[in-house]
Amino acid sequence: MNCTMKDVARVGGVSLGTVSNVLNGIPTVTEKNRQKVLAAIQQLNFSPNYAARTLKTRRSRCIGLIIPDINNPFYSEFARGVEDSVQAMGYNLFLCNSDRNAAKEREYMDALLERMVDGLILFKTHMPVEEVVDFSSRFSIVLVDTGRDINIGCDIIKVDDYLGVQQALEYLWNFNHRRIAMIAGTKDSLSSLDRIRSYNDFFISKKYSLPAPGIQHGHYDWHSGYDCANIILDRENQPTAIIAANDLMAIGAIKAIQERGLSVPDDISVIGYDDIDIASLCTPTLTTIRQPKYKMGEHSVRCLLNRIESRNSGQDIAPIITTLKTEIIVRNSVSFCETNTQRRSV
Amino acid sequence: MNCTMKDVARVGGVSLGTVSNVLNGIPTVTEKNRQKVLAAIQQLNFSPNYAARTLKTRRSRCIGLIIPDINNPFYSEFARGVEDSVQAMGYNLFLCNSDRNAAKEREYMDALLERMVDGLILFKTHMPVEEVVDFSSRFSIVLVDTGRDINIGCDIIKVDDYLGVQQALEYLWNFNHRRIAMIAGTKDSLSSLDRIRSYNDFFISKKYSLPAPGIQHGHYDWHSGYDCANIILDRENQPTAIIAANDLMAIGAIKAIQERGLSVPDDISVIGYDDIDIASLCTPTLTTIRQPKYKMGEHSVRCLLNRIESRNSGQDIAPIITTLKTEIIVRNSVSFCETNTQRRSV
DNA sequence: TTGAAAGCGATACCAG
DNA sequence: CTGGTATCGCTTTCAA
Repeated sequence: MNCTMKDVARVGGVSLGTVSNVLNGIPTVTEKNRQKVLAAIQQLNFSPNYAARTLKTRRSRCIGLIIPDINNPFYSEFARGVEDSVQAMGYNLFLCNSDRNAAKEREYMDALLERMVDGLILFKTHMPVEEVVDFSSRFSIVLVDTGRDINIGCDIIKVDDYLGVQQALEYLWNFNHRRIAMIAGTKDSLSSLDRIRSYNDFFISKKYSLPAPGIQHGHYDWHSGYDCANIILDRENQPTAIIAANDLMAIGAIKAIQERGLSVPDDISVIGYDDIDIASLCTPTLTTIRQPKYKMGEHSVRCLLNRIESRNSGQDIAPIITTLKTEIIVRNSVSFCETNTQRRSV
Repeated sequence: MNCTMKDVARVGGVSLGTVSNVLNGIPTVTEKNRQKVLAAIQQLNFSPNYAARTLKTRRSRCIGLIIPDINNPFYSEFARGVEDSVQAMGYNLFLCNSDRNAAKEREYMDALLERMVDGLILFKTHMPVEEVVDFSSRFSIVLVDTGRDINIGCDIIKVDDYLGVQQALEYLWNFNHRRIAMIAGTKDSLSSLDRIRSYNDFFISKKYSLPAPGIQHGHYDWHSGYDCANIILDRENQPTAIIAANDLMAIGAIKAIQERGLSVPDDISVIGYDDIDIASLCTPTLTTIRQPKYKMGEHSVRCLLNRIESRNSGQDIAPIITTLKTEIIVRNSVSFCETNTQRRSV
């Protein structure tokens, strides 16, 4: 039960060092002694004390995860990917919700430091760059969707938002949509700016003047999607399609459209972003741009453990920036637009 | 930076013991020495090493949370309640996903034990009772929604499922519904059995023979809600209302109903259970029985920390069983039933 | 190959 | 009230 390696050594009739060697798989132990140790461990139901091990080795086999909010389906799926990978590698995970709040982030970072976590996955940091740099000198950090274009020696993982918006617009374009409005994210976020740039570039590349309904900025919750859609729909020149920066806002937009007695997709098409679970449950089911949330989580862990590994063995590998691809998921919230031209078979 | 209390003692010109006393808020330190220590801490940017403290005190100020799946909105909201409370009390949280799998649960329990967590919140354990008892002798455990009626010295937190179903049925009854079908949970779960008992009791208390469409058992995901609804709708004697064991299955049922060209709530009313975020986003918005998920998380932490406290001070308080209340959230998936009798003003 | 002994960084006791 | 010291359980030299 509550016993130590010393007890194991005594019962097994070997020394403490030998027990340690067996536990750590060091091959210099004779088979006879191995067996003695294993038997003693079994008999005493021994399990090692991580605090002691951590104190000595300065490695805890724990990592920290800081995300804005675990109760947001986007982040919970990411977190699931992280946790599964971490677990598979024999690590454990500290969960921290930052609420997009720099002070809370800091507090967690300090706590994780004191707990000697081996590394940290930081999703959407809100701290000033210098501070992140400062922390990153003290433990390995992987930055996910940094929100700003920082390059500070940390590994960075992001999603190709430029591509995602191109995929959405190309799809709508092929369905004959031209007047396409956008409900974007907050202006301070890098991924949001990427998407807006992509939106503008698209129409330029099609040699088409920018659609009148234009861009509205929301806050990623469904209320703001609802509000933005209402502003857009109040304009004279109504869009035939709306593209939203996340699924929740897309669903809010659908609500706004339906409340006006219009139909999605018959009157107005809507396309979302993220592909959270709700997307296949709402009515109509939502055509959307999938972000590889779970895979992103797995990849973050892989990156982080590599970095920890390399840091431990002294050789510092160069920081890696990974950009993951999006994918369009076709469901029922987009249909052929008959307003602009003659109907075309699809 | 990377310095110890010894360094602080040296720089501050005091002894190690004094530094420790300051850090632990022991009031016997003179103000002059306090200041010296504080200044030294500041100057060195010292932060304590939790591994060492844990090793010595056998307390880590960490707790573990084992839930089936963080990516399920029901559990993620619960987890959010847990994490917020834990954080407020100066603890940190290990997140573990059991996937309703006893072997995984065990593995996590062992890991948490080695990490010397001060306690554990275990949501829906799938291990045999004796095993839980065994573990509970080694650290404080709070059991949430145990799934079986076990009484083993642990604190237990559950939701009054009997009440919840009564609330739903009473509401439907007042809207003139009589033929009410139920999509229940799996048969092995206690809360599921409670709900079925409540369903049966209700009709007995109303002196009404049990409705023909009866009960179907699902698996809590929306596909199984869809399948169960189809089985129910294929029967000769169609229900006028369906009550589901969670919101996801309710939404699946709504899909099945709509695919048959029927309307919710005009033709068939549906009522859910849980009140997850999606409930207010789907079409129609879902009338449902709210479980106080976040509050349950907070309460679990309060219970656990009390128990840890009492265990540390030697006095063992009796295990506490808390039953939280449900609440009906009225939205748009239920309407007055005109089939059975004359229309009645509501 | 194995065993003895020196820490890791804190806490807590006891003497002064 | 303070300072010295043993101790928590493990890893890691270093001799033997």
